[in-house]
Amino acid sequence: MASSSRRPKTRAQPHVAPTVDLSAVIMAATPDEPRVLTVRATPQQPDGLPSGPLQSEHRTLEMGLRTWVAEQTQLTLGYVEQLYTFGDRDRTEADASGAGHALSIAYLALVREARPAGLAHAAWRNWYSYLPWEDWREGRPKALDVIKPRLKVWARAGGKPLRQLREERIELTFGFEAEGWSDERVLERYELLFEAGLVPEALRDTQPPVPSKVRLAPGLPMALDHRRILATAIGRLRGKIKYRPVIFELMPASFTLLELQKTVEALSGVRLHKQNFRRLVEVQGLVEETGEVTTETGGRPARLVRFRREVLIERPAPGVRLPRLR
Amino acid sequence: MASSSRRPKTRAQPHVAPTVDLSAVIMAATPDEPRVLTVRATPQQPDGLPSGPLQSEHRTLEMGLRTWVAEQTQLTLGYVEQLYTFGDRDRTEADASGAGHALSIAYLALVREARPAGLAHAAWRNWYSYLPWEDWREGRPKALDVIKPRLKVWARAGGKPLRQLREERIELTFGFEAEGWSDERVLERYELLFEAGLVPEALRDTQPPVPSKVRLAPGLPMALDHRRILATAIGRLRGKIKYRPVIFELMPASFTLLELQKTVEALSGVRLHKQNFRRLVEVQGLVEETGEVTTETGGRPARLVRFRREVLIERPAPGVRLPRLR
DNA sequence: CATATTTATGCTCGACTAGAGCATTATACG
DNA sequence: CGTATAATGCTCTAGTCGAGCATAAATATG
Repeated sequence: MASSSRRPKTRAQPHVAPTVDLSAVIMAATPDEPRVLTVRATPQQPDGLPSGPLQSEHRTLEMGLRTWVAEQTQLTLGYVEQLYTFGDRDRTEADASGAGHALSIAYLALVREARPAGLAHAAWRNWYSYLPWEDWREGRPKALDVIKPRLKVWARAGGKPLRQLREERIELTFGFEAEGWSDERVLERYELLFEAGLVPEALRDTQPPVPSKVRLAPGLPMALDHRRILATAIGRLRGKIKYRPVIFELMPASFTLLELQKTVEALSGVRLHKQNFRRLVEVQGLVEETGEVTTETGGRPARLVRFRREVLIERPAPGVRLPRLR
Repeated sequence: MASSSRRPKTRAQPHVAPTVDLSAVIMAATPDEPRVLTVRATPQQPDGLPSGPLQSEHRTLEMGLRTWVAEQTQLTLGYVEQLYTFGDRDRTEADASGAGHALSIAYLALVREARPAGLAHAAWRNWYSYLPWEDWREGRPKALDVIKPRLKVWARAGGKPLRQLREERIELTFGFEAEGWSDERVLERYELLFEAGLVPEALRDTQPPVPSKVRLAPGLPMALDHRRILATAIGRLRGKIKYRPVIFELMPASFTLLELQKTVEALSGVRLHKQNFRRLVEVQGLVEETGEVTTETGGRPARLVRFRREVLIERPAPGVRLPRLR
């Protein structure tokens, strides 16, 4: 934006140029595991997301991202969508000094190949190693047994009005009592834990340094604010699979209905009713027969199906709906 | 992002610092008109959105935005949400030169006061003066009579495969044939018109300069890529009112159910079934009685209601659902 | 003042959707 | 051949959604 007269003042004020990074949450999935591609500088450092500075030879932001990812991970991205721009001046240790802003424009990318990312410093990780409370496939995650009492303590720490606000927010995001679990509120949950000081990222710059590890929520930390970005991406993807057939960006060319269901379950973190899931997929016309079957599944052979690209034109909002959890 | 070892190369490459602007789509609404706050440098220039450069004294992006808006429009923003970051190097005339990137981080803000924005250079405008094809409240907008044949011509201009792709995309976004109108695809429609060369913004830098005005779609242009940003904001808001009670950010403290309905219609651009709308609002518990009635509506006096803030805690996804249009 | 007009509001009916579970079929394996 | 494991077909029920009829309570009008 190079215009002028609309802003009479401050044009000439001290203005440290911000640095702009492009970062990518690259996701893949098997029927069992939702994965994210992480990179690590040294074995001691926490995992991070592939990222790199925006450069003037990048024609578009998205192309800059693709360039960086190709260089760092040898991956050619398919589906890419912008997530959010993070840029609070105090978002990292280094920037609290008051230098310029460090912006990070985060993208969500979906890929099919889940091969072990040949490079030594890059690896596919299960989402839930970073956010273990998000996986309800085996029932209520145990991480919540730790989180719940600590959130209660945090809520009680304030005065009455603050306390009630906090309790309502806890109920709204984690649904411990009546509410029930809402699979999409991933970011809200992470931010609540952050504010409550239950993730190490929140304590990095505090004085005195890091209290005992016992007080933290389970789950691996990530570099900078990358765990927040990951939470943003998971929430977005969980929402999106319900009204757009993005799930197929993660599936192989042909698959069984159970594989599709398991993959959806892995992403959304909840279990689904098998027959109803099939009915939904069939009536929506999301898939078509390949004519082949596979016996590798155990019991009765399963038909192999493929995604029907035509639904993109036929239906305004095809996607895989999910049930509520209580 | 100030990390290091994850990106071995290109750290020292030519790297013109990008400029970062914060821009705001500030919306208000009456039961009849959805409005956006625009600013104009000179009477000759097209309308633009309030915006200003990110500065190092801004602690967070959102606070920077609020500061700029307060300065340019005297408004104190309430609800604010980040929309998208625009930043293709060729997004404006000035930047095509290959200087640095001009990023624009766009925000959506909702305000109640729709007073005439005291300042001479700022004004509230009806959304649909910029995007007239988005208003279906009085039936199919006439703008489409112009747009449809021109899009057909554009589709036919390519070879067979390209042509089919274009026709499918037209159908998907505008739903001329079977599909029907989808109120949320505002951005997709604008971008299609842009690609088809039907909006003047698309022709600004072309050689030879601007062909006859007769070839364009109706609707006022805006500065830079601001009409694209507006389209993004409208699409986002139309989606959001369906699952979050953001509509109340635009309503006065108390209102009648018909006023609420009319406002939703103004935003979504479609007409709703009165009795069903009321049923929905009632069963969702979105409002409560104030005890007062108003006779200003014409016929039988209407109850005045107010928003019930409690629903934010009670219901996971309250919002105003809309019907399909065929 | 009676009547038309306008808006608010209550209620019902039918089509469709979603959640749950029973029943049957087709393989592999011992 | 019986059993385990999936895949698949089908039904029942409650709830939601779209549409429209009917009634109530004001104002406008002749």
